[in-house]
Amino acid sequence: MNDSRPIRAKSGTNHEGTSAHNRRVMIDALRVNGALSRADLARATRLTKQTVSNIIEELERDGLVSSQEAVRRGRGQPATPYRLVPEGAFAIGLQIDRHVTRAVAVDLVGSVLVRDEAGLPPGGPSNGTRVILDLVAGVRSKLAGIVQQSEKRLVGLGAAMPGPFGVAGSGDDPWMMEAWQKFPLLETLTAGTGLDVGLQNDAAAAATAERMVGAAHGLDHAVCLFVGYGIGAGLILNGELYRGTNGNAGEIGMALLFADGKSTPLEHRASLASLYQHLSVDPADPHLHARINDLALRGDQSIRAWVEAAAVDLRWSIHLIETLFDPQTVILCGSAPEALVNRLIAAIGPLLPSIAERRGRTLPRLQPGMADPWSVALGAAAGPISRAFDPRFAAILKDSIQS
Amino acid sequence: MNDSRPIRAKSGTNHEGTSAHNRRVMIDALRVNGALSRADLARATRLTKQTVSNIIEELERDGLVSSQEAVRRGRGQPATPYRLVPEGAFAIGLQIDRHVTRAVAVDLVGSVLVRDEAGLPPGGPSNGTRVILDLVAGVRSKLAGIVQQSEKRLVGLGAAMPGPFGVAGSGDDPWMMEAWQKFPLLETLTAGTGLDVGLQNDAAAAATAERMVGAAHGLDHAVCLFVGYGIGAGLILNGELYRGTNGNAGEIGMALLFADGKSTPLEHRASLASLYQHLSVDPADPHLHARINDLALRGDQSIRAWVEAAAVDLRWSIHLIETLFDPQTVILCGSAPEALVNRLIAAIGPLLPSIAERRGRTLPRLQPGMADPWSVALGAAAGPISRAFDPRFAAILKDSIQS
DNA sequence: CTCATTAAGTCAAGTGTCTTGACTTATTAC
DNA sequence: GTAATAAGTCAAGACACTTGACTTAATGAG
Repeated sequence: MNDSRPIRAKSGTNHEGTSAHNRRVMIDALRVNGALSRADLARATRLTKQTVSNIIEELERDGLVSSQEAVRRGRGQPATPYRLVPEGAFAIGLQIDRHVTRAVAVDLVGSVLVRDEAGLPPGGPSNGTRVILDLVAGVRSKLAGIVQQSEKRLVGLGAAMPGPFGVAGSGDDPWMMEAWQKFPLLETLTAGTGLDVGLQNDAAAAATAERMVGAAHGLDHAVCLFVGYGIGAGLILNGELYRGTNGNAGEIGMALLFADGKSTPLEHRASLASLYQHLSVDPADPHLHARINDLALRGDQSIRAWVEAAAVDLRWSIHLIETLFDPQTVILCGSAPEALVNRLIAAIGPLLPSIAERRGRTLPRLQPGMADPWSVALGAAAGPISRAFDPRFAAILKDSIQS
Repeated sequence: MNDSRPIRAKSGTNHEGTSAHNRRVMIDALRVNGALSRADLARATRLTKQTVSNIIEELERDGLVSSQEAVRRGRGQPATPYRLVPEGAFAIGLQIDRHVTRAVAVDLVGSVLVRDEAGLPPGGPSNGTRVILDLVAGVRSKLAGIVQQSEKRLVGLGAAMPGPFGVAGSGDDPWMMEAWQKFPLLETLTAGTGLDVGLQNDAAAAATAERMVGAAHGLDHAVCLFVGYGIGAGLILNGELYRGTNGNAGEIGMALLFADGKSTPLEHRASLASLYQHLSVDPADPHLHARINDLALRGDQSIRAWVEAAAVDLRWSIHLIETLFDPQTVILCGSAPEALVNRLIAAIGPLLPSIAERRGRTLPRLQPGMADPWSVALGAAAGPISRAFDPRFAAILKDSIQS
């Protein structure tokens, strides 16, 4: 018997946990399958027709689902399909990048309703906090101008920025990302907005976005390889984003490659940072994105050389991800110019042989994801939506059932 | 509305799911904390005293927990602690290795009660199935001779063998492991024993063992790096073994290393197979384990050379695991001779800098695990125990609540 | 020594959520 | 036209957790 040592145990559950889970399962089923009748839902979730009816009625009252016109499907009474109501909930997503910050407002089904961005002044959090809070406030009020009652249906604010979190940095940090990573961002945003705030790294945000509206939609095991200024992996395992002990799972950019007798982090070889260095350009140039897209389109020789080299490392990364995570698919996404991503994908194939090569595959081993500068902000916003509405273990437990 | 396309949805839950979860939570709390009173359990699980009382009463009736003598802890009525009853449940674990098969019977708390092994004749499953079924039957009847009613309390048979599963092999396969991996082992064992059968790879089994009785006890995020004939990683993520889409997650042995301009699987450089090749010994020699232990103890030069080289690759592997999974700790275990493991651990340190280096760590980044030839069989047996008694998401859902 | 205080645990009634089985409604197939 | 089929509702029932008062048994202050 231990006297003073804290007792560690998982939380129990009760009726409310059951109910909360079943509500989430309904919403998830509608999200994945589009529109379903109560009878469809009952069969799919293994609940009774009556239970489904009660829950759907409640969700309809809450404005989260609505009925469509009845459809005849052979004998029997026609079915009344229900679908998610996009305006049923909203979330704000915030991306904090090196020299820019972006915010979006998205709805329950992941449509971006408002987007706005602002330059981040040098100096890290001390100068940037004001800009960010203003940006968020602006997006929020624009959302309120578009839809009624948006504030009441706002489930939270999701923030995304490059990881890793809580780790001493490498030193070369012209954009003060390290300062941001150590800054009490959650507390500041919570205090400044009054919203429920979540934080994830940009690769995780990209994965969350892909799961809500992209190539990972409806998948339970998928990994997003995110090529941005750095490189990271967003992990969808068992249908949930996996964060690890300290929210740093998937930081593949710090994986070490051995070449020429010394070890180099993947990040130094396959990332936009490495491209900028290869091209000797100024990463702070606001037109860089467009210029690189142009160069990639034109088949610039210097870009081609970098693409060839990076493709070797990305091919290895994909093989490693397949080997360690055994996902249904790997998604290549990033905040890179689209033409560059296309060249990369072309250069990566064919993939290395791996355990992912098996008979009966239906999904490609590698799929392109969103290559949109706004996808990280979208994923950041998808975080709160997912936390509020997706079925997950933690949502059943007693200590997580909130109003 | 989709007409014929199958509807994908997660399963709902009901009272039985709630109850099943709460029972598991109690058992888990007792397993992690040793012995707890009802009031302790109520506080830890956030359930009411009454609910805990009811569940404990039921578990006591089922023979899974029992009360100990009341202890006085200051004012108030003395608390009556409850503990797990080891004889409350049993499981059989089966390890299928290249030239040997081992079986154990373990109880609810992971004590090995019976162990037995047999040589596996060449020829793969066609010749080996009989041997395995006889071995299991023998262990089962010995267990029945030691404890009363063991058959009624047998929750299942767990099998473990080298992975990966369902993948075309490399070709050089003198022990027909590939034939085993393709063989319908689950069906054969189910038919031959009448038990509920599970299958995992040996690294996963080692991780399951470490979680039940070893260095990962009570941890929710841990990775076991398992060095055996091959090398693999067993992943404990969010308190559960992670299997991936096809049960092949963690097969780190197939990760590629680049050296001398060509790529080599980790397995070819840091595994007993590579040691055997380095020493030019016959892997089928039954005394090999003892001989290598001897050589390692004596500081044999050839062994030292291999250890030095393997340590470099293992150091890299640990760094990679920390980078991708962000675990609380990494556990080095394996079916290697103890003296060899000790030499390896000594040679691996100090670890490479990684995101795992952070202020406030309480656990070592690397811990030694069990280095016992029986640990894989133990972990195989721990699988069914865990499936039957540990809290997990799937156990709450309606389609998984069995008698 | 006495008694207020504290804490463990029980009792019995209450509540919330899912289940059951019969019933109604609406359509198709023969 | 009628039987078969399927969606969906109604009302009662079952199950498991919760509530609040109560009992039991110890400590510690006066």
